[in-house]
Amino acid sequence: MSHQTEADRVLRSLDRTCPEHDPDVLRSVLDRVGDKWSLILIGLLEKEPMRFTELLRTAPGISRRMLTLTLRSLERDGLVRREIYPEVPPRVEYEVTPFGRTLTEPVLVLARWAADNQDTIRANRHAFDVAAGHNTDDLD
Amino acid sequence: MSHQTEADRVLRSLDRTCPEHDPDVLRSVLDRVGDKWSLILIGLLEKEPMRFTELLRTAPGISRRMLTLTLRSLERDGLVRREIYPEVPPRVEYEVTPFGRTLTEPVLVLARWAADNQDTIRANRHAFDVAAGHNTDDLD
DNA sequence: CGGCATCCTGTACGATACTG
DNA sequence: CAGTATCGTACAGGATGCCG
Repeated sequence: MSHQTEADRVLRSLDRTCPEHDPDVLRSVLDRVGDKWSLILIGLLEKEPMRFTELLRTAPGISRRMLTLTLRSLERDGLVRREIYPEVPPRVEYEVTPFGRTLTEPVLVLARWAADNQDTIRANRHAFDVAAGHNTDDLD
Repeated sequence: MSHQTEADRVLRSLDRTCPEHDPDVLRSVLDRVGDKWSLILIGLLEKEPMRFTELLRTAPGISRRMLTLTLRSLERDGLVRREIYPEVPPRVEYEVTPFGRTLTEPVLVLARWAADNQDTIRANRHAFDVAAGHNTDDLD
């Protein structure tokens, strides 16, 4: 019987060699896109290039500071490109790079899951909260 | 010319009705899976049910506190189920629910992207840092 | 063993004022 | 317009101890 467990252990360690099950790889992508604004900005820019202030207005609630920081880090990773037009009122446009666009599909898959299941999650949470909250006054 | 822009504006607002481009929906899924441990735990549990201490050992670097909190919130959302075996040494097992398994595919898509592109990102970062760091002493 | 309560730190993020 | 610099806060998350 414990041989069974032993076999499982081997199988699992093999499985671990598959990159998409490697916790570290998973962490790295989450560190990249798991922050508050990166995916929002990519989502907006994926449709069309936009200027700094335009993004500031379009992204609901972002601060100038976070817009700057997030754009810089996206640019650093090569997901977004910064285009400077040396005009009298300075103009800067941001656009998603081809590499950045490769991120779009995976993100859309996740977003679609979210869209499809947000109701279920809300219901589950409510049920859980009810069950936990008042096992004090619902009997009889 | 500005008519073109006007048309774009309309198209964009239509696009906005598509749930996977709605920033709010995007945020909700990130709030759910964007934290440090949720996807790791689901990844582990998706292979086989595990006990609390087992998870503590298997997930690299998680603290008891975060394991408890993360498992609770996953349970609350119906992604993970908690099974209690009333034995002499208390035993509790966690398993991914069918609903939780629907998350697996989207996550794997993202994980695969991460695995495929981590080298590119590393290279991009390095290039960016070099370019930014020393435009001080590399001319001539 | 499983897990909550407490304390503490790092940091992500926002608000605001200033610059080119 | 497109940022940078500075400050303050809220919260994620780690360490630890106690308890059933």
